[in-house]
Amino acid sequence: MDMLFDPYAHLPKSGTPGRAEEPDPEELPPAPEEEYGAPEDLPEGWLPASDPADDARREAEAEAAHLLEGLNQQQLEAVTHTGSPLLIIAGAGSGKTRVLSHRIAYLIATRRAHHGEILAITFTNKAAAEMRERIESLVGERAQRMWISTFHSSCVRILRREAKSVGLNSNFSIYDSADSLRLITLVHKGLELDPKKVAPKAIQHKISSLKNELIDADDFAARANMNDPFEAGVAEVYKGYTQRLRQANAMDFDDLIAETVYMFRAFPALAETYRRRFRHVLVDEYQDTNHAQYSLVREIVGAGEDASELTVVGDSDQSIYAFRGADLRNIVEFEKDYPNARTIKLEQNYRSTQTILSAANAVISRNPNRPEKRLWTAEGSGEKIIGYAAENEHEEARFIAKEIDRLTDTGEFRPGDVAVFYRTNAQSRSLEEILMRVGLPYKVVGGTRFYERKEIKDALAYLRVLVNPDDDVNLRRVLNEPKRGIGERAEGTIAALAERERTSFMAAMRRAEEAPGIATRSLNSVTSFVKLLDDLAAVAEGSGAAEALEAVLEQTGYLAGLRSSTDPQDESRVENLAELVAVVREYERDNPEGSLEEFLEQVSLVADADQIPDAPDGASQAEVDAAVAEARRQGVVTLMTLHTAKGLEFPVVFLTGMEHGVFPHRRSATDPEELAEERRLAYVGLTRARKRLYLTRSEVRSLWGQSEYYPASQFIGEVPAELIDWKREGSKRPPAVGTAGSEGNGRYDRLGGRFGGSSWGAGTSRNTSFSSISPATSTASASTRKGRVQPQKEVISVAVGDKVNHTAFGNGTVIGVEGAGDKTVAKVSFDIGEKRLLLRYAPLTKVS
DNA sequence: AGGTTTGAAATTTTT
DNA sequence: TTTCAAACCT
Repeated sequence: MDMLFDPYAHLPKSGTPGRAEEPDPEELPPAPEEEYGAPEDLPEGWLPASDPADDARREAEAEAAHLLEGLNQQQLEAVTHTGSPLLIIAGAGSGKTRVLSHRIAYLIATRRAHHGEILAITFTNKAAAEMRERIESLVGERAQRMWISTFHSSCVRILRREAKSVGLNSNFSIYDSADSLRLITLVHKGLELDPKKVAPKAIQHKISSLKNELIDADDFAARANMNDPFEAGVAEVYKGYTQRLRQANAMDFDDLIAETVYMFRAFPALAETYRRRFRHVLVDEYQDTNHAQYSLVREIVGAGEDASELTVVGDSDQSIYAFRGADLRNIVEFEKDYPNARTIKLEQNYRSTQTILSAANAVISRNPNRPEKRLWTAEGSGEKIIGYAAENEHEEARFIAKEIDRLTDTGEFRPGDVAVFYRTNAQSRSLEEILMRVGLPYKVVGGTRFYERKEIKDALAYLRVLVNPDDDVNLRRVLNEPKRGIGERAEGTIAALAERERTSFMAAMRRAEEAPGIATRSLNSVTSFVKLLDDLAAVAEGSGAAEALEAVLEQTGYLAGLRSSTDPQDESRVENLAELVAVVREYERDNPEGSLEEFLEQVSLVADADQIPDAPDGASQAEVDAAVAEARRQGVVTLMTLHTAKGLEFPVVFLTGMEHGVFPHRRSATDPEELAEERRLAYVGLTRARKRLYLTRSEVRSLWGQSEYYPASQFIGEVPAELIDWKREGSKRPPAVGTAGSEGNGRYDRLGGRFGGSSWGAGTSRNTSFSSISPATSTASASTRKGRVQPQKEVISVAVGDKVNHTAFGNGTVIGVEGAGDKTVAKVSFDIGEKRLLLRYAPLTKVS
């Protein structure tokens, strides 16, 4: 077993370390007073019988009974079941979250579990937060102290906690997939592999799947087919990558799970400790678990007499993440894995009309090897589904806009009740163009995320290096950012030195003069860079996270570089960095004891909109949620991909681009497994609708500058014809199966394409999500926006003609002022030329 | 070292 | 069409 940090190297090969074998009860994870609350907090019912205790018991029973009110028969059974593993098959809209949170509350209310004995695992931070909120409304503030978290944060918590006893370094960095790709590319280059045959991206994907399968680098090297250049390449890169991660004291997302499993397997006593701690384990979205996560659950729950009680909830029909390792077998074979398991199906739907459910049932029933399940509702059949086959994507969008108008004119629906789904992000464009033209307020959810922006990643990279100087990836990321004269060549000589001396890159930089072939000029740059980092580290040591960040931005010249740039994108970069500073300040305000390390951990694990004041560009699950809530409040139409729609619901839903080759996607159309997943995606889309459902397609669509004919999606044909009312049928009856380009002449000249365009090209850069709200709402949101982003320094007021001093550009004269408040931009003439400066951020002082 | 041009590739997404 | 990185030029 090749563990990342080889934490057991110092131990004798046989046996487990004493620490883990005989865990000090005082150190049982987690510390009792922290998690269980002080003894006097215990409910009175714990005390031996006495009059008040009887009262308390009666009260508890009443409370428990209260938790069962309003549940249907299956829900009731799912909440109260006890004594064996439980699988809850929860169809779309069947009240899954309700059942899960009531089950947990019921466990506590009936005294079968103390709140500290429960571990609830979800996939997203959003789901965890939602669950915690629901439980809090049922059991009160105790919910705040419970372990309700994602797989990843549970694992980080465990790893950091056990780090010492297991020989790990507890300040490890967490690499996101961009970081990991960087490192893989680095290793890849060092190995001189043909990038045509073995692309770093493909390798990354493969390594990720391997880790999800708990196959480490050595395992894979032993089993890989070395005659296959790809497999051989992967095997080599995997080894190098693992080594480099260890050197950098870093873990990628997949490691967090896998290493926890390895740790539990290496130290059964440790697993035992957690098993005794968590008597009840509940896992949400079980159909999305991969093998590593499955194994983790097995380790924590255990088997036999002392096994914890396991509850898993899921719906195999809503599994749409096989492409990132989800293994349907985990849920399908649950009863095999846990022979005495009980299975409860929740089939009553509380969301949609029967028409919508019948359509969804009909489509999903085409999937082979599917456990039978049929959603039904006690409500009526509702309106028919409306179908529309447009000539091209612009006509499709126009139809949608017209329908939204019609629905909202009658007052029956508001724009905020409407959602438009599509298969790929690229499809949002034509929709946006039309919505903008007709003046319907809308909001796009998804796209580039705040924490994936270059400038944000750069700033965070600096901070990570200050915390963990061995973090080679982040160090090399900012090595020459902004340009400081350490180019590829110099980097190479230092990397070689580090390699030779088996030290970190940072250590090698400190003795750069020993690097063979390094240019004097580069050496000077390196020396001053090291000095810079040392100075910054001193700042970080002695002050809070926000101060450290500001020091980084100023002293590295990063901000100065952006400010002096002529690229209009750099202007919004400065603003994004200002947002980041605001995020850190908010973090400090909410966590007065929080360190820079803790902030960084939160950021890498929780790309959470709650942290981002008015996320300019939301997209993580939490951001999605925030964006959706905002959209509803503002009453704007929501646009998103089918994937992000999972877990949400809307009164009116448009499923667009129902074309073969688009949806199902052409890359998934041939493989039966992938087609089945596309069909589940369709099922997810259909079941988001509460009252009205539209299926639209376009006969001709231009993608990547070329127009092509697309036949109808087979999924349309799978909906019983009598459920659909076609407002416009295609030139042909939609065939059940077809091939893109199989009829018509295939190519058309570009049609239309001269809509809008204006708002896209120049200026606004690519704040695709939030800021692509149509003008009307974006103004509104700009006004709601302020108040959260507080300028730190007071925004100095300047007027044309004022003399000012800038730390980097020296003295200058104000020659223009634009904007207002914290968006004020001053045009200043310096010796070196004219600059536009954001007053809120520029290091400007007035000179009299 | 660093800027510019050219060419190939381009689901879906969380942590 | 857009994006991104490698090759190319100064």
